[in-house]
Amino acid sequence: METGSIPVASLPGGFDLQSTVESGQSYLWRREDGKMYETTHAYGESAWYYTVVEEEVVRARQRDGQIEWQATTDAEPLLFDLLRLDDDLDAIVESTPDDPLVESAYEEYRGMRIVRDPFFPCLISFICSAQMRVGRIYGMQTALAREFGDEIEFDGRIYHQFPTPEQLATATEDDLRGLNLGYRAPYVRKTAELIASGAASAEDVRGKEYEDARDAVQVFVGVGDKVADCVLLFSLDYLEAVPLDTWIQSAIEEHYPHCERGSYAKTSRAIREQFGGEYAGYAQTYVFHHLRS
DNA sequence: ATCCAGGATGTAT
DNA sequence: ATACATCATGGA
Repeated sequence: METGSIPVASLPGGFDLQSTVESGQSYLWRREDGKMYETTHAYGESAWYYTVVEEEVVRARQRDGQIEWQATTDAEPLLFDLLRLDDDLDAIVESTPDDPLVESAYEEYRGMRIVRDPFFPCLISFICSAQMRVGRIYGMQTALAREFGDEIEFDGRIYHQFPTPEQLATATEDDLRGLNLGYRAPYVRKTAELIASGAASAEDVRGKEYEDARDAVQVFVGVGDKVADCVLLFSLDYLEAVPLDTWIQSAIEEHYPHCERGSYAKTSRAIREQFGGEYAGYAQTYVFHHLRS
């Protein structure tokens, strides 16, 4: 086993592992002790988390201004990638127009970063997120990995990879309903098939201008405007994407009523501008976490 | 029991 | 383009 540490306290804007992986952006990280959402912030600060990516288990915890990690290979470049440790968080916060809500959210969770999830798992988890509570979305992804993903052994324990598109495409709708995916079951199956067959891929999206990209993600089944924005923001580097979920909608009603324009596309443009444009998704994610906590 | 959760789809207008 | 019913599941 390889180990290492990353001095994150000195990064611009700092870093907060717990907020980053437990704020409902990524459903691909778990706490090693299984106590997600059950303990205080103070305890979660030094808890071990893990994710399974690129056929590898990566563990990480935050202690004394460092990210300590354990993996089978050098995981530092991977962690920089997954946790966006290269983002200049100070500059991003600076670029956001001051308003009381955004400011208090940034203050409370400063150090939280947007994640860069692998595309397919991100896509599937947000297809599953429709009309679901955050806590249950984690459970659905855990069940998918347990039932359809390959096993990996690490440090004497068995972990499960997220299933490949091919593996999920072989699942029947009834299989998936059996995991309590409900009406999302056919969406997940059809989307997995689209990718497994080569009919569509992330490469059809990358490089497109933001709103074109948002349309492009919607070729996948079970993906509308909101889920498309989540995938753009949490996987495909579109930091201007602002997912308009129920929490942000109510924030618009209460705090930014002038941004309500009657349609997703128009309201999206208005709130994106309200949140400073280029990094509006950062403000959105802080506000979401702030309101939900 | 009724309502709601990080909404999307199919159909009718 | 927009309006509406429908879709599973479980926790409050």
